[in-house]
Amino acid sequence: MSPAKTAYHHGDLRSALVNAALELLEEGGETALSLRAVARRAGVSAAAPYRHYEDREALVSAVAAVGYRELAERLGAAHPAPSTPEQLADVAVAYVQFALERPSLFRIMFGEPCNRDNDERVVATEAVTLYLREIVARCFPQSNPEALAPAIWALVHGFAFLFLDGKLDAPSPSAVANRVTAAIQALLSATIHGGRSAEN
Amino acid sequence: MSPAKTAYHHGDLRSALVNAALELLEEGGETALSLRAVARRAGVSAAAPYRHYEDREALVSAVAAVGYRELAERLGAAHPAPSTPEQLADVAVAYVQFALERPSLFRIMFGEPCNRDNDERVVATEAVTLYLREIVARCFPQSNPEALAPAIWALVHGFAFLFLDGKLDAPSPSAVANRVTAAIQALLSATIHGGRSAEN
DNA sequence: TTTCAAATGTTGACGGCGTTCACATTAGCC
DNA sequence: GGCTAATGTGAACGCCGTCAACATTTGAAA
Repeated sequence: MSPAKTAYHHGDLRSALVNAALELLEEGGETALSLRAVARRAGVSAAAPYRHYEDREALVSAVAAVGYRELAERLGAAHPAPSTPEQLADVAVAYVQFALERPSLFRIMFGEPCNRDNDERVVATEAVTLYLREIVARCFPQSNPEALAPAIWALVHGFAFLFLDGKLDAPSPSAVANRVTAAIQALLSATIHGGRSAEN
Repeated sequence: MSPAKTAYHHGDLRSALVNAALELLEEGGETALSLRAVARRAGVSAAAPYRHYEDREALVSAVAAVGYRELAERLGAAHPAPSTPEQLADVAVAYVQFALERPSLFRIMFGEPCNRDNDERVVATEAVTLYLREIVARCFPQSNPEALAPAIWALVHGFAFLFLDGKLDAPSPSAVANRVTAAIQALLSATIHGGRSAEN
C-alpha cells in the first residue's frame, strides 16, 4: 500500500490502472478488461489512462509484465535453485499450476500477439528465459542449456496451454502434476542418456 | 465452388460467412475479424449472421473447426502414416510450421477460451487427438500411447506458441525445424530407453 | 510569493462494434 | 395459389477505443 513512483493529481494513477486491470481480469476474465472499465474502477474518466499509456495494448502489456514477474516469483517459490530432475519437475508443475489458477492472466501473457518493441514485456520475458536456462545449466552442467532449456520450456508451456484449453483432460491438480512430472522425467532421462556428445 | 448444404436466400450464407472470416483473418489478423466486417464481405447486413450463428463466438468456433481440419490435412501431408521417430518428427515440424504460417488462425484455434459444449470444435479437436495417439501407437507399440502422445503434443504445441510469440527466436523456418526435430528425437529416445516397463 | 508552463484529468464527440427487435421478403410445401 | 417458416433488412441500444478542446493542479522559476 506504499505509494509508488510518480504521484501527481491522483497519486500514481499509472500503477493504480494496472491493479484495477488485474482485479477485473480475475473477476471477469479477458472480456471484462476494457480500458473504460479499468478507468471506471480507478475512479477516473475514460480518457485519463491515455496520459499514462499510449493505448489499450500498452496497458495490457504492463499487466502482462506483472504476470511475468509473478510467474517468476511462483517458480522461485517452488524451488529456489533446483539442481535435480525432481526439483526441476517441481518448478515445471508450478508453471502449469500458475497457468491453471490464473488463466486469464496467462492468456494475456502468451495468448495474444505482442509488439517486439523494447518494452517491459520483453524485459520480463527475458528474465524468465534466463532463469530457466540457469536452472538447466545447474541441473545438467554437461548438457547444452541453450538447446535443452527451450525444449523443456516448450514441453511445460504446451502442457499449460493444452490443459487450459481443455484439449487435455485435467481432472484434478494432482493428476496434472503427475502428468507433467512424468513427461519431464522422460525428457530428462533422454538428455542424460543421449547427451553423451556433451562429453567433449 | 460447389454449393453446399443449406441454400436459401443467399445460397449457403452459413459457409460463405466462414470463408469471409478466413479471408479477413489472413488479410488483417485477429483484429480484422469482426462480425460486421464478415457480414460486409459476404455482402449481407450486420444482423444476417445471427440467422446462422448464435453469436460472434459461434462463428469463431466454426472458423476454428476449419482450422483443425486444415491442420489435420497438413499433418497428414507431412507423412500419411508415420512409424519411425524421424517420420514423427516430420509431422511435428509440420505442426509448428502451420502455426507460423497461419498465426491468426492458430491463435483462434488455441489462444482463446472455448465453450466445452459439444460443438464442431470439440469434435475437430478429438480428431487431432486420435490421429496423434494413433501415430504414437504405431511408432511405439510397446509404449503407453495415452501417456506419451500428450507429452509429444505438449512439446510441439509449446514450441509453436513460443515461436509464435517471439519468446524463442525463429531466425528461419529451417532453424525452427531443426530445433523441433532435435527435441522430438530427445524425447523419443527417452521413451525407448526408459520405457523398459513396457516389456511386460 | 507570485506566476507560469507542463503535467494531469474531464467533457464531449466520433466511428466501430455486438446484439436485438420489428419488419420485409422469399422459399417451399399444402 | 396461398400460407408458414426461413431468411435477410433497418434502425436502434449500449459499449468500446480514441481524440481534441478544455479545465485543473503541480512544481519551480522569478
